[in-house]
Amino acid sequence: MQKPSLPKGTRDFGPLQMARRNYILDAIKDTFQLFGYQQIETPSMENLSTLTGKYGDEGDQLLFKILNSGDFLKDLTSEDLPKGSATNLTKLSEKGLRYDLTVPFARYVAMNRNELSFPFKRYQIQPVWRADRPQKGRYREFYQCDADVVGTESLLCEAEIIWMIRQVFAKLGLKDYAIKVNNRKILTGIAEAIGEQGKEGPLCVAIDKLDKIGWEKVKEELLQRGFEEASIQKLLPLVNLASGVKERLAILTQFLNQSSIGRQGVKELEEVFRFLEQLGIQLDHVDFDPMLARGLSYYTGAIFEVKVNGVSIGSVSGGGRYDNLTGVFGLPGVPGVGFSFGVDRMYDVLEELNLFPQERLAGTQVLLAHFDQAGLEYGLRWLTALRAEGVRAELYPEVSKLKKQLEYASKKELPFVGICGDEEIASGRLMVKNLTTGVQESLTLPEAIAKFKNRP
RNA sequence: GUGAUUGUAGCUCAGUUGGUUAGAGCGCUGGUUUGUGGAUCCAGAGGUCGCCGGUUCGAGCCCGGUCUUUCACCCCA
Repeated sequence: MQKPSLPKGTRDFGPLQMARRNYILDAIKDTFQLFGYQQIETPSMENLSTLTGKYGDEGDQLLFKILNSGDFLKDLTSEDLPKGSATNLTKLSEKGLRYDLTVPFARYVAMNRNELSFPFKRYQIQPVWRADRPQKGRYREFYQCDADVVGTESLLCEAEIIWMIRQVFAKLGLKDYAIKVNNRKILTGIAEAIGEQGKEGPLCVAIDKLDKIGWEKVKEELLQRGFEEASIQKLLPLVNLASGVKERLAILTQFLNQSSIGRQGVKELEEVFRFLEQLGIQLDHVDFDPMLARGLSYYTGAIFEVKVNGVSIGSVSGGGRYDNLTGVFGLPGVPGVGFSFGVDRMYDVLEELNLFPQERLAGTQVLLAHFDQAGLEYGLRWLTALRAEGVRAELYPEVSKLKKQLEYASKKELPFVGICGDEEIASGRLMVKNLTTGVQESLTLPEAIAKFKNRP
């Protein structure tokens, strides 16, 4: 006998969890489709050459690699062994589990360039795997819900992303959240404006901790990272920013007046907000955060990140614009913008905020109970009749005490039990018991159907 | 990858300075004259104390390793 267990960082989803996950996924899917995105799927595993080198050194380490089939050591010589795993990896493993949905999508676009018509809008909801250390809101297997549009530089896409996020959150009843928005060009501009050109990477890593550790500590870290005292002082106007999107844009326009790329970033953001205004989208929940930085390696324009306030979970959604999605796969000049919802984290958030609807699971509406073989056979006729009408019905599959059958229905929180006994066989009716009220009545087939259809 | 932390019945947890047959609540199974569930009562089943090794006359308890849980850092959804 073996004690069952799960690999680190993975989970089972029971019926209740699946119902709740589907509740979230449906809200996301409906929105994606409403906005004209088409669903695709890609394989769980990709060639390792597709995956490596796309996520930086740390990302490569987090890739789950798949050992070659057959004798995976056959290409290894005794001289290879001391060289370590990094050098020998290509001989042992040619495939890996997907790490995100963006790179497989890029591969897909490059491979199907001739069949796709651009701009191409796709969504994709699939699990991804990371060999990370699990902790709160972090799993080794989790789902991403990506929506990307490639082949256009229109900033309408950015505006629509904000719109979609607002729509999904509204559907899920999430009210206290912030969509943080920034533009990579603004970050570049800020680094330029303080005289530390090209160092926006370390700048953001440090500034990002402002809320957590305070300005003094951030200053220390910036000094450590080789920033000039004078440059750091120039940042001060950005530390205690006025709130309000328009106010901040005005400040940044001022701050970046020496940086053409920075001004470009501000201009792009302004256009996104103009679109939103024309679309009649409110700007509450939208925060312009000039220090927001994410995945600097490939974002080139807009950057998004969504956080729900008052919960202990990290960001639940994020994304941005990239100039050249498919360049590494031999298809240059395909710009795009996309974002992703983290369902697993949204689940944790909704659970923490108690926002899941209390509705009964969409399970069986009526259980047909009986006392003996004759009742069971009578139940078979009702089963076909009810199911033909679209009533979710089940027949207790073996002869047993009524008590047991009622307990079964009770535990599954079914609304009705239909009892098939001798009296019912004689009258051709069904004794329908409402399990919530305990009331029961003898009904004909049309009466019963009407009753069951009344309930979800 | 670094540093902590957790593991005892299906679940939530007790278990004294190392000392006989490891406990509770909930849940589960069965019963209370067989056509009626949730409540009460009665009875019962269920544990190689995560796993491997060590110390000891003796280990759930001490030591080492390993796996797992949770958390912080890094990074990220």
